[in-house]
Amino acid sequence: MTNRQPTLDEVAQRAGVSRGTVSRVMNNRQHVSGKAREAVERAVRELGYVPSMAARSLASQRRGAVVLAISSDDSALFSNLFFAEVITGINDVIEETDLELLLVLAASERGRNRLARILQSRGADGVLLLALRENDPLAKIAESGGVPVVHGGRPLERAPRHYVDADNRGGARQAVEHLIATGRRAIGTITGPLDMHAGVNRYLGFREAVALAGLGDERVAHADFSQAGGAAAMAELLDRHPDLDAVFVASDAMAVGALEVLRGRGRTVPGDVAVIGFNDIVTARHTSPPLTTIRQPIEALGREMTRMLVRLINDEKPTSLILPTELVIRESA
Amino acid sequence: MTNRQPTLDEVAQRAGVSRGTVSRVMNNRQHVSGKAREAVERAVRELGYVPSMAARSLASQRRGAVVLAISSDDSALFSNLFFAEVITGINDVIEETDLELLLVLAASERGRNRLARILQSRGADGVLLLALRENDPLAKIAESGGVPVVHGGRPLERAPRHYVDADNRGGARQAVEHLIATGRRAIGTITGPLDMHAGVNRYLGFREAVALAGLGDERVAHADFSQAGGAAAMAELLDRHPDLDAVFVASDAMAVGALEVLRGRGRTVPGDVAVIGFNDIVTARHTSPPLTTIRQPIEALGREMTRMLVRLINDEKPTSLILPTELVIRESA
DNA sequence: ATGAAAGCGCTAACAT
DNA sequence: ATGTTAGCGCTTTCAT
Repeated sequence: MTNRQPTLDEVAQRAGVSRGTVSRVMNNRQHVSGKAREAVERAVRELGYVPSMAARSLASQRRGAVVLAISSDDSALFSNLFFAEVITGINDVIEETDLELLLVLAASERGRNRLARILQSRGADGVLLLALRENDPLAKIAESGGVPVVHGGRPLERAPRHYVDADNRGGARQAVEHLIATGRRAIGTITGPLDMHAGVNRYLGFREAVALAGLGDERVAHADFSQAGGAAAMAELLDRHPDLDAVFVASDAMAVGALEVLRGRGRTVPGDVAVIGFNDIVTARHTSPPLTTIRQPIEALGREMTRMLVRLINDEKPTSLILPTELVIRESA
Repeated sequence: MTNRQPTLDEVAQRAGVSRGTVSRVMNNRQHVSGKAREAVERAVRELGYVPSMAARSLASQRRGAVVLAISSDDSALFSNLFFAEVITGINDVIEETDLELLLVLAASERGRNRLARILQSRGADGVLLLALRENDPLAKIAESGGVPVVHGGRPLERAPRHYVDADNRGGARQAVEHLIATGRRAIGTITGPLDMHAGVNRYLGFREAVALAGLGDERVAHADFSQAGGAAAMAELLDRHPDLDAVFVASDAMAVGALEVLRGRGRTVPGDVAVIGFNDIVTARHTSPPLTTIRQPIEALGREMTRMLVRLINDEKPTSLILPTELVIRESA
């Protein structure tokens, strides 16, 4: 059980070659003859040799690991399937590359310090950051680690150097175009917070689409992505624009609130008012009626973030990415 | 930026002591005089010294990390807030102990091999396993790593050596007792699969509670924890026992299906039939009526699993744990 | 209580 | 193409 693992030297001896050669084989280097390579591979197999990560990273000065840092109390991120999906995507790429994935929940001061320490101790070759809010201190900490950083989603102000994001604007446009295509004309929107990138861009997408169709863009209420906020905004919208026949709601959570208000006011959905959300949270399937919404390519987001990070670690120069969204038609629009 | 980190030797020099002493201080060892300790601590602070994990693990033969391995395609685990909560609990303890957390999705053959390699290369000091299904190959792989393993939840057959589980049986009993306390007498149950530990034990809890109250336990239908299964079982139950005035459903997903059938058959909830679920998934808040259910202490589960693992790593002999559940009263019962 | 010295198992630079 | 030689930065005996 606790049989000491064989070392590289033992493999070298068994294969009848030098340690240098074994090392070269283990790292797929060139300058190794076919027979030498074979001999080593056999020895490795026979001995069940697995290189020691610790020794390897000490000697090579790289860790063979990346860290995924999360400001976790952000429940929008953590709930739903978001996290599961993004992790799945990340894992796909991690598996291909033989890196390890370190998970750090860095919501608290303490967690942030941990991240800082890990980076300072060269505990990781790169950092993956998810859906940071405005001025999240994590960004600076990650940046100061001296290793590449890739953001999933982007803060409003300055776009990070390397990010992957969903096409919020395009998704919003897509949603409104669907509304238009199904005959709606008095289209309103409930926006998210306009100090968030997603909030702003979904609003811009709405405006773009109505403008393109020659419709008015005056039916607007602002909220905060929450269900309660969505309900309040829906009430406001209905009061100010009784003619409303469709509403693009910038998050599913808000849409749930909107649906409640609509029902309370005796408006049928989608009969009187069509409703379309954004995110495709699980709940969207279970509202009544089931919510038509815009789905983000979350697994792809994880995958592309990680690919980008791997490229950066290998000193390539990848470019930031925006991933397309998808319209999921259910019954509310 | 890429200023080389100071080494232990530099700290020693600056503090005017030997490397041995610095090492002892860094690891909170005794046999260090007050002044020596202080001098070292000052030097550490001034130099911003952070020990190299790689060197440390190479020299000490331990990794300073534990791995959380997941058979991820199990969506029951990954959806809801389960994952978020259990991770939060794990992270709490990890933070206290200065371990690192490695995440390995080991659903595929490839993922499993990765786990095996990590363990063989002494890449982790312990393994956390979550909610494995029957005969999951992960159990053996983890076991063969030569490091301690802690299970969250337990397989039906042989209980693992070290596990933390929720009190499925007690939770079920609690649910049924609530039904009884609110005046129900013709109580049925929709069980989960009886080849799963949770399935069996929730059923046992039901039987215990009705027996204790002198009620019959004949109103039973079996399903598979899924929404569709729950719907079918509800229909069956209603057909066979029209007198039913309450039902304990062994999972919220099934309860959602049951609620639909009840509505379809014109039975009001909780008027005609009270319904109580198990798990407290997010959706439970949004069914109509909102679902009364049994909540598992998921964050505590993560916390206790990790505590147990840490103890095992330190060669202590912790005992397995069963954590109490909580009744969440909403409107369906 | 502290210092000195010998590795931990690998990679990388330099020879050959 | 392969062998040789230093380390990588720490922990850990063993002395003292």
